[in-house]
Amino acid sequence: MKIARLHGFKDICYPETEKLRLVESSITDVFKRFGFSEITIPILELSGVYSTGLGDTTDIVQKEMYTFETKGGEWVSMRPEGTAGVVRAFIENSLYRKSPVTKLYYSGEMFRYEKPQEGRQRSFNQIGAELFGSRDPLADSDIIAMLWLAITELGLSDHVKLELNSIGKPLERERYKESLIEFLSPKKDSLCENCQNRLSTNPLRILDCKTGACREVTSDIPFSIHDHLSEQSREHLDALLFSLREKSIPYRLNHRIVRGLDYYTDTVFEVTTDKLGSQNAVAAGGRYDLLVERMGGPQTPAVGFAMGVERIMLLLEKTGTRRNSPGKKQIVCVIHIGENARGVAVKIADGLRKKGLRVETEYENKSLKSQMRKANRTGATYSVIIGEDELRKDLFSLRNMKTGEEKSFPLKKLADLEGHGDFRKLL
RNA sequence: GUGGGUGUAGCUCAGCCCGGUUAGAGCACUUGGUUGUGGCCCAAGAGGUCGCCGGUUCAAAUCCGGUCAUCCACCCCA
Repeated sequence: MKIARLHGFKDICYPETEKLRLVESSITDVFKRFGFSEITIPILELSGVYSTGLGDTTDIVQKEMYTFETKGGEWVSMRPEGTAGVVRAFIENSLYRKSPVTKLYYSGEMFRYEKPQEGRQRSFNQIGAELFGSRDPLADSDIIAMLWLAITELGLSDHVKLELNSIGKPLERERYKESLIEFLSPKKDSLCENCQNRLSTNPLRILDCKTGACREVTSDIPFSIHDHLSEQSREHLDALLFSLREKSIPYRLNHRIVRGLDYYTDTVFEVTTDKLGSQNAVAAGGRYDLLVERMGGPQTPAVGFAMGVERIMLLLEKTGTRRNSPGKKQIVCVIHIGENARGVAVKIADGLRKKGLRVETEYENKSLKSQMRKANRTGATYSVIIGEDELRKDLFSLRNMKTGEEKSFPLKKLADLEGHGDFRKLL
């Protein structure tokens, strides 16, 4: 039996883990400023959480979930997205009783059984935010502003665009679907094979089709979803757009946007890029006023979104956007020459670490030259050198790796050091 | 689920079409280049079941079949 990682799964090793954490904290830092607090929820839920949450006709539920039966005979699924679980937790912990508005964010791994390709793995990280308890357009506006600020602080605002739309309430959408079918059916033959099927399964998606032929047909449609919106939905959209303009958020209204999940009502939006091949969405979300009730909670309006962490990292890489890493931590190398010095070096390293410094040492009895090379490679700013000479006189040599200056000091001086700044005073 | 590409050293790849000496390069790694000093340079060294299985052949990294993995596109989505 071969021991290997599952198809579509990834290990993340050192420099990337650092970047991942940096991206995460950059994003969640913005969320906190908007008053969102973290919630963690299980990776595994009863399958019903997702089938009633996302809608059991959606692709995600129908063919992309990792679903299996437990020993106890329950059907469970690994989470394919965050919202349904958060809503379940929101209801189950009666968070709606604690304050009229609840603002939550989450971050973690999601699982979907899809064929992997660029920007799409079977397990991937999402950071998302959900705002419960307000149906005011200003809530939509706030959450979009938060998403946009997170994107901006990542340095990506020039590489993505924000598109939004209103898809109204289910009834309005049904009527729109009907008109679409009515309009498109006579022209069925000019649609691509896929869209001919969609005509009966999911006509809204035809608007999203990228093939030229379909685009041509759909561009002739003399009406849009907006013509089918209720007055209430239209006012909601107008107020949202007004607020976004007030905040100078560069949105584009795109009536072709439809989302793959059933739970959206009125506002939907996507942050997309043209730099990641066909996996072009880096973040997406919308309003879902009916979901909480559908999952057994009290009537509660809500808006939220999720960001794809790996896609954001890919985009950062492709666009050469550097996140300014928060001041590289200073490194000290403790170098030893000779068998006797080794033990002393280890003790010194230990002492310095207790003072909060990052310290590297060599375990083996290696040459000074090789230890210096290593110090250089690890990017040490200072080296502490303990050799036979130093040992004899109770000294240590301190070398500034940048300037090459080197001086000796009494060993007990190390005990008085308070952090890295004190090295700088010495040399 | 459907189509196409690619699997050779830790990494990036050359060699394959036109089978034939010990399978290569760059980067990285180790050790040296006078006694205890890094970055540059130089030298040496280590490191490979040529994805796997089978076939053709005197001979296969190279040709053929299968298989697995991976990437890309469709689809779907973050």
